[in-house]
Amino acid sequence: MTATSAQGVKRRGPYARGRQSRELILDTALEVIGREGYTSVSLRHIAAATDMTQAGLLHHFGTKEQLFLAVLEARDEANANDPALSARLDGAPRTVLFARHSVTVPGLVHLFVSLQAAAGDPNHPAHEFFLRRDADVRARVARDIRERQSAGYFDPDVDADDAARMIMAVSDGLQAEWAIDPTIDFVGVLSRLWEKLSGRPLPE
Amino acid sequence: MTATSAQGVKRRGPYARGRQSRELILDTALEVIGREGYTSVSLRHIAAATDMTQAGLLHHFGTKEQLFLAVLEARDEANANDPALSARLDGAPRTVLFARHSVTVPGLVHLFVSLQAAAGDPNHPAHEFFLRRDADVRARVARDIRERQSAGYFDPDVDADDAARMIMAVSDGLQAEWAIDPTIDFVGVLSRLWEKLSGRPLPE
DNA sequence: GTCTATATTCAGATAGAC
DNA sequence: GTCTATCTGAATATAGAC
Repeated sequence: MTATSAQGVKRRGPYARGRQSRELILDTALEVIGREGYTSVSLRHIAAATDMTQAGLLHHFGTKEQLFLAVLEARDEANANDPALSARLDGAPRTVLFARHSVTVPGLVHLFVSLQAAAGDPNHPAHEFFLRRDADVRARVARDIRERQSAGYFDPDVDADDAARMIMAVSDGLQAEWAIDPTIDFVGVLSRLWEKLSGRPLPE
Repeated sequence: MTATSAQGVKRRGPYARGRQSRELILDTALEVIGREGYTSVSLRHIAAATDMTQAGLLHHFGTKEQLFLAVLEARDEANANDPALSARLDGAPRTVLFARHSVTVPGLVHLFVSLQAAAGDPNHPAHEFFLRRDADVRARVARDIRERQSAGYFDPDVDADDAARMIMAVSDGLQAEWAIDPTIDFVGVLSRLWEKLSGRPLPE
């Protein structure tokens, strides 16, 4: 049976297969990174794990770097639509939920940290991505803080933009450290910073 | 005239020249990284900038990764002995002084972030280095906080180890973000976190 | 301690058949 | 859309002369 869209338009031919391959490649790439580490991964390794060839991969993503970036983008998109990661004003913030989730996906933190480091080069395709992403995330965290301030769940005297910066920086830094030493309590430290800034205990 | 040690033992022959070369290589490597970015730097580029050959570089450092690591180690050592970076209990903490200094050295933050990301691979030579370094830095920051708590310059109710973790994480995260977007106020955010945790304003 | 020259390895990318 | 086959390039590392 072939997949059809909600409008009943047939989705086979080129597209059905292409999308399926793309997703398989992205998932496999992440898995291989988790197994071998970011730097030692080559297109050939990923190709082998997907039962495809290196040329086949590049057909979909153009370059290796764009492939890796696509993995991160796909993750962001999936997380944005994941109801398990949506936060309530009186509960743990999204950042904490997100952290709790990240550490369960092998390779994800490694990939994030490595791409973020590589993005320091203005010519790297991830450069623009991180510039935009950081601005987006920061704005969302700041907005969340303001909503909590209005609702009485966050110290109203704290500068929301400043606090958002700190939360983000701690999250980024802890990921780099956690990738080296997974015994670090990534989620715990992040939660305690949030409590310190908000002046309120977090539930759970 | 040849250099002699304090004991009058002659320091020429192999050593004088070797040390000089090592230092030149380390300085130049950092400079080239600042100019070209970490990933695009090869031994040949550094060799060209030092008026040596790639084989000459490897004679001193064995591998490229060990060379890069040596740059960081040399920096740490130089900073440890730099009186301009020694903090007073009633002044800005070492972490802030260090941050203020780091952003003035082109390439240093790039190198740090890149090596830290690569250290996520347990086989990378920087892996052990960062494990040890993080423990050392954390212990030192925690000790500094305790001293300030005793002297009345830091909220005595704050857990010093926990606060040290947060300071370090913010510093690491901000460096990664600053490498991508140097308009970020690295020093400012770090200082404000310190003020928030200590419950006291920082001078200057 | 430094060089020249070379070995080795391996990567990403491309052309064209199926 | 995927494969086979190949190109091209670059990098690290090594051997051995000076």
